[in-house]
Order: sequence, then C-alpha cells, then structure tokens
Amino acid sequence: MAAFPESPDVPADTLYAGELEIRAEEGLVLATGRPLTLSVREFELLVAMVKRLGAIITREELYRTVWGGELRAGDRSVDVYVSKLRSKLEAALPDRRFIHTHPGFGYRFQPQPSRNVHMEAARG
Amino acid sequence: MAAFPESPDVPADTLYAGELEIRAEEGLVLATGRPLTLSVREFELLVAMVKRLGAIITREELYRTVWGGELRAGDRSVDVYVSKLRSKLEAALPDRRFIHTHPGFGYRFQPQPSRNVHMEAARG
DNA sequence: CGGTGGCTTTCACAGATTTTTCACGGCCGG
DNA sequence: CCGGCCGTGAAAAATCTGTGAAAGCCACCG
Repeated sequence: MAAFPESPDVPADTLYAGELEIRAEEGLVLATGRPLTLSVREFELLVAMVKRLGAIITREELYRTVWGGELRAGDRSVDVYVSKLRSKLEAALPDRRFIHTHPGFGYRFQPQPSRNVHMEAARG
Repeated sequence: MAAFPESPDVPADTLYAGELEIRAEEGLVLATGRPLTLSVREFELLVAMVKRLGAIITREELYRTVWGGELRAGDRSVDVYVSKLRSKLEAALPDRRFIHTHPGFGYRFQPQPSRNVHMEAARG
C-alpha cells in the first residue's frame, strides 16, 4: 500500500498546457477534461515538448529524448509523429494551435488561442 | 449490535460507478439494482479499477493488486479477465462502456454513455 | 471413488493498433 | 527551374489485444 496518502485529483507529476492536462505518471492526457487516446510515441513526444514549453527543440533532441538514440539522416520519424500529434490535438481542440514549426530549426510547443472563436459553428 | 462499520479506515465500502453499485463487503455488484454474478477475480479486478476511476492503470499494477505478485512476461491473465469482466458488464448494461483500452499503457475504467459516440470527423 | 461444475490459468490465433518507411507534392529562396 | 525543408497519406513491418478453448484445480455429490 501507499506509504503516504495521495490525492488522485492532483498528481504530483502532472503537466498543464492550455486546456491540456498531462499525467506523465499514467500516460493520460485530458483535453478539457476529456481523455485523449495517444499512442506511446505520441504521448512521449507530447511530454518532451511540453516539458520545454515555448522553446524551439531540434528534431535531433526530440529523437534522442523520445526514441533514444541518434537521429539518422533522412529519418522522418519525428516529422511523422509531430503530424500525428498535431492531428489529434487539433481534433480535440480545434480552436487552438499547439505545435509550431520553425523551418531549419525544429519545433516549438506553445498553446495559442487562434481567435475569439467561442461560438458553436452550428449554423446550417 | 454490530451496527457500526468494521474498520474506521474504510468510510464506506460501497463504491458507485455509473449504474453500478459495488458492495465490497459483501462481494456484491448491482447493475441498475440487478445483481451480477462475478467470480472472485472478476470482482476484485472491478474493485481495483473502480477505485481508480478515470485513471489509466497498467497491467502490472492490476496484477499486483488483484493477483498479488509480479506480472510475468507473457502472462495474459489480466487481459483475459478484463475481457470476462467487460463481457458481463456489457451484458448487464449494453448501452454503456466501462473499460477502455489504452494500447501500450493499460486500461481505464470510466462509465460512459454510448449514445452516437463514434463519429470520425476526419475530413480530408 | 469417479463424475460434475465452476473458476483460473495457459495457449494459440485472428484482428486491431502502432511504428517504421517511402514517396509524392507544396513552399520558398536563389 | 532547382534544391532543401516539411506535411502527410499509405504500405509494410512490428506489436499489442481480444477471446475461444483446452487443461489444471478444487469442492461437492451420488
């Protein structure tokens, strides 16, 4: 059993970014409270980026952190997974952009309100 | 006169999750008032998951909690019992999903209304 | 005892998902 | 037009899950 009481609602190892809540311990990501289904790579990539919120991170560094090892020339794994991750994040939170590309340098993670889009676009 | 709780550490040994009522003391589970017939393993697996509602729980942890001991490589016991449990829960409450799989991470228990929730708004 | 039935553990295989690779197409500066 | 960079759909390869079924246990019963 646990050595000391813990609060299930506020895990120590939880990251926040915009409407995202990332529970690094258990591999769970909540977008506005709703759980996202991310694969292991997607999740670790997200964690790696959020841990350096606002900073530009090179593909080499992302690869070392998430895949472990050196990025080989021509390997597009990072790009592919950034694409997948973007896709899921945008599906969950259409009005925000999270991952920004800095051509020639790498990627930067930063939640950014796109516009004052706050109304349901449910018009016929 | 035994009208008081056995243990002061356990405020209430009855758990609730959606339409489920789980009486840990009696080993009884009611689905919308109707009793379910669960085996010991199934019951303890259910309790272990409900106690961490909404969280992703690894197979290793479930095994330690329910079976007691370390999960050996290749042991599929947890999967098999998750399958059995799902089967009985769905038989009792067809319109709800309880156990969600997070490939690569584990399982998450969370009662979820099953309206028309399966739209892939994947526009090309 | 031998048979019966429920529960648990193991095994095996099909199907589902994820990860890795490729390749084509769009952008942009020269 | 060319070449470097990037976004991504898709095929191929690798892993992970769901589950029926066989096999082992054990309590119970005629």
